[in-house]
Amino acid sequence: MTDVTHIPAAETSTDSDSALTKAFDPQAIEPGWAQRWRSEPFRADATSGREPFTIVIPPPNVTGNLHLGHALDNTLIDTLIRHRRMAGFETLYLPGMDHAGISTQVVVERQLREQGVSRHDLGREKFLDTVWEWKAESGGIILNQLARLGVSADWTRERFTMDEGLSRAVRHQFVRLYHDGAAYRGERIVNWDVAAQTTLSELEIDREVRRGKMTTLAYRLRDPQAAASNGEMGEIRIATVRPETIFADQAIAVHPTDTRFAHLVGQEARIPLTGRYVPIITDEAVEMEFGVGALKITPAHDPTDFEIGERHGLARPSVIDLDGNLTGDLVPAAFRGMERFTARKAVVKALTESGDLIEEKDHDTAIGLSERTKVPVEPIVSTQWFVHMKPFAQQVLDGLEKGEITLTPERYGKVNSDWLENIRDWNISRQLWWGHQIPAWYDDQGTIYVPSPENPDLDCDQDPRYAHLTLRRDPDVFDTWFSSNLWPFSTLGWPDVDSEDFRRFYPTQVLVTGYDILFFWVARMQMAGYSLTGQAPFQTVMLHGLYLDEKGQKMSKSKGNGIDPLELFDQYGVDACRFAFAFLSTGGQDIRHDPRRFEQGRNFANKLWNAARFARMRLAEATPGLTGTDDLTRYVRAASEVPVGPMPRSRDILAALKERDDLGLADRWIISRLNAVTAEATAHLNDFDLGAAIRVLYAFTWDEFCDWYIEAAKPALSGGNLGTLATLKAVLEHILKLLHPFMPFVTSEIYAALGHRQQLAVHTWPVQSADLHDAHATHAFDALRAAVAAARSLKNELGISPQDRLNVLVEGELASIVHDNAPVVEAIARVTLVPTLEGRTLTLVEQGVTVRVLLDGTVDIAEWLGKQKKRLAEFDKQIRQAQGKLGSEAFVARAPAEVIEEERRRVADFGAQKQRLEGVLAQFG
RNA sequence: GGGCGGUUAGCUCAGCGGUAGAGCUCUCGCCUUACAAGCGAGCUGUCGUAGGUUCAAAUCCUAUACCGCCCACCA
Repeated sequence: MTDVTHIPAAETSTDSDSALTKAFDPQAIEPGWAQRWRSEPFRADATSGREPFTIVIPPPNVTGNLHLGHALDNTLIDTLIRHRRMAGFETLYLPGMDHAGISTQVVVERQLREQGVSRHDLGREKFLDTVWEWKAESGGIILNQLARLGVSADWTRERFTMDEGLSRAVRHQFVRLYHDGAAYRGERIVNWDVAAQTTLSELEIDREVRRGKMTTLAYRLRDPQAAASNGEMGEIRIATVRPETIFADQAIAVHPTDTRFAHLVGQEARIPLTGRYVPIITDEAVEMEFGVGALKITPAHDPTDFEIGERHGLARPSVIDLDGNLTGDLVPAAFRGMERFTARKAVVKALTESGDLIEEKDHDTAIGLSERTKVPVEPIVSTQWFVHMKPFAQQVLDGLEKGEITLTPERYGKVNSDWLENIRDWNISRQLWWGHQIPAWYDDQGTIYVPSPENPDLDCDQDPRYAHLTLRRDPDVFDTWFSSNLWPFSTLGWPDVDSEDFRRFYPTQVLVTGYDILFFWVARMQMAGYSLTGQAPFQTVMLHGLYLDEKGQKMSKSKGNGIDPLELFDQYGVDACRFAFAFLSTGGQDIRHDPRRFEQGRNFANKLWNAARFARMRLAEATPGLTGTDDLTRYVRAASEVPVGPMPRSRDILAALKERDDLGLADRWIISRLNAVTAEATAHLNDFDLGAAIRVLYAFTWDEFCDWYIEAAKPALSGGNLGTLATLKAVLEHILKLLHPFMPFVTSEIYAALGHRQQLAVHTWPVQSADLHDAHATHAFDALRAAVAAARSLKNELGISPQDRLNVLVEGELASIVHDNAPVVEAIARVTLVPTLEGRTLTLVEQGVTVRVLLDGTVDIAEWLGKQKKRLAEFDKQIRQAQGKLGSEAFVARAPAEVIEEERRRVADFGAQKQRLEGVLAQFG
């Protein structure tokens, strides 16, 4: 099953007969592999019969450059995909891009402006041609940058939200929503981006608290006999932060139970600076405690006022135009045409002069900014297309309830459902040109025509049924997210539900993205998925945190604190970066940039590279006359007694090795450890915990394989032990497989350099096997390690140069193991094991072994003695603690048996060590 | 106003019910023939604070402080 025949074989990027360079140079090997994975992509085979595993890319903006968020997304996706591919799934990593309505239009308009041209000069059609030209030339850089990351995407399935199929999907969606009554056109208060000249959805607005002024104004009553409760005769006071909008006021509102104003309700008051009177009304929405307890109602310029206005049947005249200037007959001539913020100051000045301004004080107010243009959003009343989301949200909520979609980390499940529960209608029309033009037509009477469900692809102005009418198409386009919410299935062929890809690869398995677009994208895909395809679009949502700068701040263009992943690639190599991303992504926590993690990754790649270099040298030495890679492979297969066949599995190789009689303790130990680590890493990968997986693999590879196994294997290798040589190679290759999803470049390169023709990416993921567990080897090698560490420590204590030999006596319960492996211990500790030592000794007591060296005159015994006495006290403490627990009836009665057993073992272990240490100290009286 | 996350070694972070860990930093010694992007030996923590649950708490619960984030129609 790993013989993935649909992946074309190609020459590896390295001539495997050439020596590996001493230091790993990522730049030398990465471009070759990246190029190969781009030009010979990992094509998903819809007919393979293997279980599918699909992840669609969060489509980056076509205008975009790779930033750390993308790098993180795609590293995690590719790691999962590479693992699942090796594990035998039919994997599909579907790449593509989003047309990104506003962003793209803004980019192209800016370029045109440099040439002194506006989009209106060109007209819609020509402008769109220009955008497509721009896309052909400059768009999609990001996909090449992504390829550099080494992603194993299926580039033959690349999609774009405005390509033909996806555009068709968008149209079908709209037609269906319209005829189901979910999509409707209505006059509502919407968010207007004055700079971009388009409406925005709630989500496209960032709230920012800004220091502003709250002004208290006096509105004169028509009936001068009436009085406000505060004693002011003939007026009612209101508070506002937008005095420039008073000209559009339609009422003054107080709370129905507010006794202070009860006698004024029903009266009329005059808007300052005008001669216009508005009624005083009551509404539940008024907060009695806030401000002065009364507010002006301006339905056209405030969402709350709009709702109050609807309840009371108020008119909603506007005094602000689409450019944000004061306009209309209601505005006194002096302010007409003024920009809204300039007008605010002018109005305040006029109110002060007229004596209607009672008070002006500082007030923090949350204002809405367009997330694109950063300009304060203007609420305006406008006729737009909306989608009634509630029923769709309910479908998702039911699905979440049933566990059809799992979020990881789990806590986002609640965030997800809370948002869905409070969902509001979605304004889907945008006053842009770049995007999917809304397939709705209007006749002269304003009647709406939308293509029929039977034939959604037929434009209404081409529909014979309407031939007698003059139809005009809606000029607006859809919100970009109205197409990206279809992404998991529009990319797979929907609305053709019979298409092979859709049937085979939908629903997808995992969605990987940052939690910051949970509402924008994830929740909307859920709703679209359930409503249009009848099922959840993905099983698992894996959310990662935000990538922050070194100070822990969000990266943003305005702050200029962005970090360019491409520079990180140059500086550390892509593998190192991927290592860092995986290492840093734990539990959906935000990630603070830390160059040290990238250095760690670079060092690790180098470490692996050099371990491989060592193995390769030893393999070459052991097989004189070996020239070609085939010879090498054949040799090692023979050495490990595995029948030559297509791609032997790691487990089989290790199992065969284990049967050999020429393995040493270290060989048996590393095989057992490798087996355990394989199980751990695999479990973490299956749980989507990539951080945990890479940590386990890093620690094992560096600390156990490189620092202990390779060192311990050296004597046997020098002695020509073929079992050890085969173990070295098998374990290394096994490690390469485990690390491949995380660091595909260096592992592929090494694997090729070891003589393999078939690239590593298509090999089988190693599985753990109970047969490979060797408790005895683990126990024994631990004793050996303790002895070596103690011997080294003593040499250090004596100030003996590491190269110089030293006579060492090993005693203790496990001393025989050390003696049985004397050559190994002597080699890696650089000591000579002796049966006896005459005279006083410097000694270290460890678990299972006591290590002694002869004391010479140069050592400060007092210091050493002090340390040993501390240790003795520590042993005592440990023994006392353990005995204390064992002496407690509650503990013995309630703790699990293995915990009790562990405490017994501790008493015995520390007891033995204490006894040995006391013996040692006895020689000093 | 509601919700969520964080607080663990000098720094950045894992661990999240059974003897406190990593990388970097720091100290000492090493160019030991895979690797100085390295090797060996060390030093470093009342796991924010206060209660509670438990045989056992960094880990669970309840408060609380401080940082950060998200949501929200107090003009």
